[in-house]
Amino acid sequence: MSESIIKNHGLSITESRKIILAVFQNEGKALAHADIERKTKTSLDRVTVYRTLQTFLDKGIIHQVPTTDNLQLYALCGNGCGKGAHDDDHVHFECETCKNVTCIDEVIVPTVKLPKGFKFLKSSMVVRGHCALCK
Amino acid sequence: MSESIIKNHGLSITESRKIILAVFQNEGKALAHADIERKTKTSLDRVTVYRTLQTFLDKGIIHQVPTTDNLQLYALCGNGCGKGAHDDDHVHFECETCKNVTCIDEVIVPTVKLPKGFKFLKSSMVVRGHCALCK
DNA sequence: CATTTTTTGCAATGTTGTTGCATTTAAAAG
DNA sequence: CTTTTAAATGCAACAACATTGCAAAAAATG
Repeated sequence: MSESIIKNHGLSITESRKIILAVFQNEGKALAHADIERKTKTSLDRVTVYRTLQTFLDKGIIHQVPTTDNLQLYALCGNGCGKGAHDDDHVHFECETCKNVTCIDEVIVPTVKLPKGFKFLKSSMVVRGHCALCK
Repeated sequence: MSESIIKNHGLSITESRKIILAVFQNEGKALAHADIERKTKTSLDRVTVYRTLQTFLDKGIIHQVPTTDNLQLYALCGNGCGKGAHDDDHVHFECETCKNVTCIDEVIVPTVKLPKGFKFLKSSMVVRGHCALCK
């Protein structure tokens, strides 16, 4: 449940946080700040949304999602994410039809062999295509 | 030469375009709008930089470069890019030390097997690590 | 070189993100 | 349960980034 998620990550339970977390849970896809702002306009201030997203990021409740057009998106973390360190080495998927971006937790980003001189540390991957609903 | 690149992509040759193209050629790495603005402050208006980048994108002279922190970066296209369609299926590399982002044309983004229902079309990849100069 | 079309610079405006501070709300202590 | 302390929120001001319309300037065309 959403209260326990907040508490388990060392945060105090507030209305704003419960609302924003609920938005992520209901949507089930990656969201931009603007999406959340739209869905909470009546109840929350813009600034609160910015600060809450930052807090959730810091505590490992959400992670940043890479996109091909470099939008800033966020999605709920699976287990394995915690304070500071994120466990987001899964593939991210962008549907060309519905434009939704989702985490594909089951698929891990493959490593690649780099040319001489480059040292590999970490990689991220975005796949574009059609999702199950938009084929 | 830079004039022929501009012409070959169906654009008229102007001072601004030659200047901005030259910046990309001299730097040899991915650049943000702000980088270009800084290097052309005396000669070009901010707006011209925005518009020229957009034009170059449309015509396939530059492509957007994905980054892990979702900065908006652009880099020269290799051959194979043209109007609309980009041939940017190479890996992009971000050096954690010097922060430069470069195209690794030699390494193609691997395909991955997606869960049932997803249709794969295209993928992009960013690798972070240390470049040859910063090891 | 005169005409037409495109590009540029400037000013105004819009959008997005940040900061300081007073008020409110949640947590901790008694 | 009330008081005290600490944290979070909203508001206003601001700063950075990006877009648009339009007149002037520069390229392309014949």
